Amino acid sequence: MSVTIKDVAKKAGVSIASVSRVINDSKPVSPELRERILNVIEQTGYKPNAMARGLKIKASGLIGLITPDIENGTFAELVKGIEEVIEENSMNLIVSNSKGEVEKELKALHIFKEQQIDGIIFSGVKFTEKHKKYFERYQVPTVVVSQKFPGSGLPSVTIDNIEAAYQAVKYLIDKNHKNIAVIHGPLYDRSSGEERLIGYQKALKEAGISITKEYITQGDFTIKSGYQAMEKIIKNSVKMPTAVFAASDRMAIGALDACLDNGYIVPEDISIMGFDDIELAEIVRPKLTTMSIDHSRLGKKVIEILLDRIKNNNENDRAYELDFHLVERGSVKKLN
Amino acid sequence: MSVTIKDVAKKAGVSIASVSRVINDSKPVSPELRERILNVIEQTGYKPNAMARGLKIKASGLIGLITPDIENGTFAELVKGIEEVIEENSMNLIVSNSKGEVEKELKALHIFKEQQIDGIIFSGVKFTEKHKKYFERYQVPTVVVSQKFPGSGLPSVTIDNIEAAYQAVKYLIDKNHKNIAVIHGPLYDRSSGEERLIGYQKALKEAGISITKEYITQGDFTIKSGYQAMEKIIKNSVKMPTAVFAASDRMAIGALDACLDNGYIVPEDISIMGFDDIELAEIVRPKLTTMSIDHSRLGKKVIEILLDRIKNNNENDRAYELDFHLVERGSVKKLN
DNA sequence: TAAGAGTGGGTAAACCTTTACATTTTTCTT
DNA sequence: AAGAAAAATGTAAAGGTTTACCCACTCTTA
Repeated sequence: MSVTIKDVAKKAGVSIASVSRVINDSKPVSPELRERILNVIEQTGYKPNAMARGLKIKASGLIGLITPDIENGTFAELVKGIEEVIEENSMNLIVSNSKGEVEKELKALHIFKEQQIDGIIFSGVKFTEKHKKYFERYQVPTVVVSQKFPGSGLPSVTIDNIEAAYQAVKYLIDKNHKNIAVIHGPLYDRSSGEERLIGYQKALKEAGISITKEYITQGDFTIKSGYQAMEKIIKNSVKMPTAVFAASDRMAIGALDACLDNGYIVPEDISIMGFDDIELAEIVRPKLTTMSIDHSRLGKKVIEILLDRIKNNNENDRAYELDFHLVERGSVKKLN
Repeated sequence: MSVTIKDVAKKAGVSIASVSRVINDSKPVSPELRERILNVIEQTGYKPNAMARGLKIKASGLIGLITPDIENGTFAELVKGIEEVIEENSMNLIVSNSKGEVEKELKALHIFKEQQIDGIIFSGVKFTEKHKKYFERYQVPTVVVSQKFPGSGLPSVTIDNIEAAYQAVKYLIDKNHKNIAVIHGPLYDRSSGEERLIGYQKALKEAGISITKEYITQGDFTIKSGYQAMEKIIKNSVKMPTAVFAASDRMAIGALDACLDNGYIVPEDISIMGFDDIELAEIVRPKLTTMSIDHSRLGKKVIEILLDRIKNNNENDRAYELDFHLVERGSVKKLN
């Protein structure tokens, strides 16, 4: 059996209140008592029971994170940023991998509620009626990351996806590319997938380049899907594009792979532009030119906003946007 | 304020005991009552408070995972395997990233204790006296993964690192390589890092190849460390090795990178052999020949043993070993 | 038809804390 | 040195569950 506050109190010859006080530094306790108690704690290895504590103070010290893809390379960075802050506040992170399935997401959310999670960091692909109902009903402090869900009333931290994609494609255009394909993500309303496609279209339109249907393909942010999309482009294009903009580095890498496998040399035959700047971007050859996002900073910002909401009850539905920048490596070539 | 079991009971005109019974299916309840209660639950959105429940039944439904490196590519796979099983048992996973720092590990362990974690999956780099004391004192069900800690009394699931490394290097020798360098991991007693180095030495010895000191370098399993180690090999070797065995794919990829940057072509000038078979292994060019470990299965096995221990109180300090196999891709060339 | 078995449902204690409030001890005033 | 104010400590209730135990029925069975 675990040792409880009662055991400590008895052994130290004090009341449980005093023990609680020295544990939490919640009220002054005389030096002698404090020392006596501390000794007993040390000696017995007593650890306060977080469930009992949580039950009483109505806080669990748990933060829940829902992510659609634990292995997408941006996740580790995101968590890093979150963890740093969370740790300073001696809280804990619960991770749930939804794989983009709404049902899994919802299930995780409900378990979170049961576990009395203090706050939620939500990274989903779409926002359904069920989500809406959940957040309205339970009012758990939540902040959305990577994605905005306008109308959800939830604060978010993202980057300006339209602008970032626009700049990426504009960069290709400035390098004299005119036949630019795109591998975009899932197109839910106002999702990052959709927004990045909009940025692509905007850049083309501004440059007076007409849209070529076969140049537009869809993936789901994974390497594999990038590979398949690229193969589709190669197969279906009447005229091979000279550049392709992938809405994620992983898809870009998949596309790169497909090009290589099909005998196209990058960037000589075709230029590839990524998005995210994951660690891998520097490892593949050629190294990936990409739109760089600091996911660790994203995580940090997210958790800061969340904690502000939890601790200071700061209601807030702002959409925070972090900046981004293009990093030139070797996968894009200037045409003349 | 959240709705409690009391509210539900009152609204349904029954006792809280009955509500508890239908929630947990712990005792038969008449169909009429059951339906009435279910309705109220549905209608009010009642969720049982896991802390109160946990306090009473002395179980939190939480599993804690400690990993030294959340972004090492094997982690995501491991978690995948764990999650699947954990979910079926409607438990939850708490993740803590120790970065290989013992202090962080211990801190996480203590927080786990406070949170009344039901079980621990532990992936550390070394096992100190403090670890020992912790596990002896608190007796939290724990299983070690990727690594054995003999003498800890903890069950583990790993692969036979010595044998796997031996086979990897033997493979190189069979390809007529004689000058084989190694990039090994941190050398704590009986760590996977050490064992893989032992396997390397064993293979050389068996083939009657003498050890070349400059060929032996150390990394910490990261890409960067692999890069640096390879640079050291290149700089210090009187005679360039014809092959290098890296004790992790990430280090292998770093080494590959270094070779490329220094004008060596892989595998023409130098062969590289990895270990782990992470997703990346198929992405880099040349694709990595490596010793493949199914980390997802590793995770599954680990959690199964842990749950068996938790639920059936099955004491157990066995060292489980999963198998592995070599996968040939393009980074190793046969010499003649 | 009366006693016993079986079933559905309720009451209240227990799990381990925190904290408002009550009580005791110490310190300060005059 | 007495009395008041301040500080330290203790007592007990509350937080939301689960469950042992008890009670009141309904069915059997002889």
